Amino acid sequence: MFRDTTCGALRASDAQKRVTLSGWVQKVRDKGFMCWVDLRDRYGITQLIFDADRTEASLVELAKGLGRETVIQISGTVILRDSANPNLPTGAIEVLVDQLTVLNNAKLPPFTIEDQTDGGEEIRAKYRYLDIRRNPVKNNLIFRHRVSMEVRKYLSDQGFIDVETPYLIKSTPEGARDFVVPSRMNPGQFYALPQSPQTFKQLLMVGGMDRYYQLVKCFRDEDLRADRQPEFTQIDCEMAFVTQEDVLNTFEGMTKHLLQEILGLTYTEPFPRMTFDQAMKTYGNDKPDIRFGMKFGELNAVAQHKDFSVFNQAELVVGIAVPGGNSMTRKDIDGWIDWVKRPQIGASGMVYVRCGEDGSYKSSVDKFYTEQDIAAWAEATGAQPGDLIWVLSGPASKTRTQLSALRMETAQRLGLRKSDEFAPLWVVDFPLLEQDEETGHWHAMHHPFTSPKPDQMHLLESDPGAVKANAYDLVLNGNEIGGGSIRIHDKATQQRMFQLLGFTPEQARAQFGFLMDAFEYGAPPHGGLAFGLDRLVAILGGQETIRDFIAFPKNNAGRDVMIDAPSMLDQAQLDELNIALSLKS
RNA sequence: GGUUUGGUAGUUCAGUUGGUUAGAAUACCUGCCUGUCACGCAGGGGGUCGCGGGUUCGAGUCCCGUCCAGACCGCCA
Repeated sequence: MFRDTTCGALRASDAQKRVTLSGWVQKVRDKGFMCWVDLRDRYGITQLIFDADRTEASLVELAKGLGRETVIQISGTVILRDSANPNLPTGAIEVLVDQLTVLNNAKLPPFTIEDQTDGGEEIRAKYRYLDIRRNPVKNNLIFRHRVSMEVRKYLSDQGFIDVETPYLIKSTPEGARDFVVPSRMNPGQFYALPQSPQTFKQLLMVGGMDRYYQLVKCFRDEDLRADRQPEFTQIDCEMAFVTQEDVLNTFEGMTKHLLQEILGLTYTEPFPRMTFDQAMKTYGNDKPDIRFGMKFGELNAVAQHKDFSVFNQAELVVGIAVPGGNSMTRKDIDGWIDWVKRPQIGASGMVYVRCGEDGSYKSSVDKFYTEQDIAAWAEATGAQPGDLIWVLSGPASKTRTQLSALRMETAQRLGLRKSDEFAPLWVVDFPLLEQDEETGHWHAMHHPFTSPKPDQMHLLESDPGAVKANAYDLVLNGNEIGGGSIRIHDKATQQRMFQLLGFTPEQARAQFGFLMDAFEYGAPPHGGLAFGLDRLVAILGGQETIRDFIAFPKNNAGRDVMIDAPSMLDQAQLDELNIALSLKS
């Protein structure tokens, strides 16, 4: 028997018990006359004591020589400490050891395995299995487990059935790039890994499963970000015989359940809702963070038709009020102006207005505007005395995007994005289609299976850009944590959709014939939603980086630096797969 | 594909205008220490300054190239 209790379990009430523990040596504190060893496992730390008076001399020597991360097993007696440590759950006791076995030696780890480690990102990624021993990473994985379990519990209680869908499927041209897998038995042919189980979950609805869910890996071969991995986990759900309202209510319920069970936060009010158009107009963003205000104020009516030609020529003049921003120095303001002029943001300049505590206004464009003019800007942006107003101008869509980035960065630096505050928001009525600026081609904003609003079907061919979809996103603190739609469930509409997206009937048939066939055999109206589990867990955990909640994540270039993947195949493997490489270098 | 920041001891970093033998903290090793728990004290070992080339009397420092890593833009139905 390796152990009869864990390193996090023992309390003062266990005094005088005989115990056996196994774990890792966290630290040895050799005080000469006695020596303490912190023994660590997943459950906590227990202090072991080796005492010149009470412990066999050879055992004391053995303990003093233990290196960090050595795996040991000990037996001994639980005793009360002379000086307790209130910072440790097991701080009232220690174990007076009489048997010690080294189960496995350990090399010196490349970084210290402590909550405040000395190791940087890179070295910790390479030795991820050591990083996982640290509390911050370990606790994140346990936190993720709790969220997963609550999701399964809620959905199962609501009648959702967990069905597994295949990972080796067919590549399709829509959406992100596919990861592909060569087929040995079918030379020259490739499977694709699913970007989502979209068509399968719809076929499960045709199959009469009624309510389906799956915590499923999805794969997209696109560049990474702090909140984006090439393989990620979705909480994938689909329901038959539902309206958009039914879907929203079901998953609002799930989100409230998670906030309650995981964070102890009770939300009784319905989540606020906003249309896509409202979100873009008010926040310049389809996933606004509504933990703070700073709403857009459109200033065309009050800022144009004066002598300032930059504004007069702009399609949109728009501003936001920065709470307390008037305390910024000129140097601070110049720093912000440089910030929006960086290529990543791309503004050509920025106008500012200082709102004095006495109700006065001082702007960078004072020679073009009177104080009364400026007062109207303050009115439009909701600026209060002591605030600062930022104003950007230019093409409408681009300018909104820029001001949105500025809004988020400003709020971040002002500490308005509090990690312990949670502001959910439904964004609804997304446009069905988006137009590619260069090619002029239409592509699906959500995916090609999304249903147009029934009353707008007649606009599909004449004014495709105006058609709204029964599509919705759940936004939490400025992050899209879930998205879905009511799907098309009849063949004719699906065919029209493919035609709109530029598919020939033959292409549509070859790519999605199975789905349109299925629609001819009694497909129920259906819809669903998918949450990004990694992102959801990170946000509930109050953090930005999803990597910290994935046991073995990929780095910025899509590499696993621990196992060193991806890697070359040897020639025999390539031959077997009928693959010839043509590398440029 | 682009913008940007970085790469110096096991690790995290400093290193001034190009100028003596490249430093600090921490980790590690040795010794001491009668209640430690970020223990303390004394001593010690530890460096291809990412790699290649160039400028120079002289390069960690300047220039060019390259590799690696982070953040961001494009991209992500």
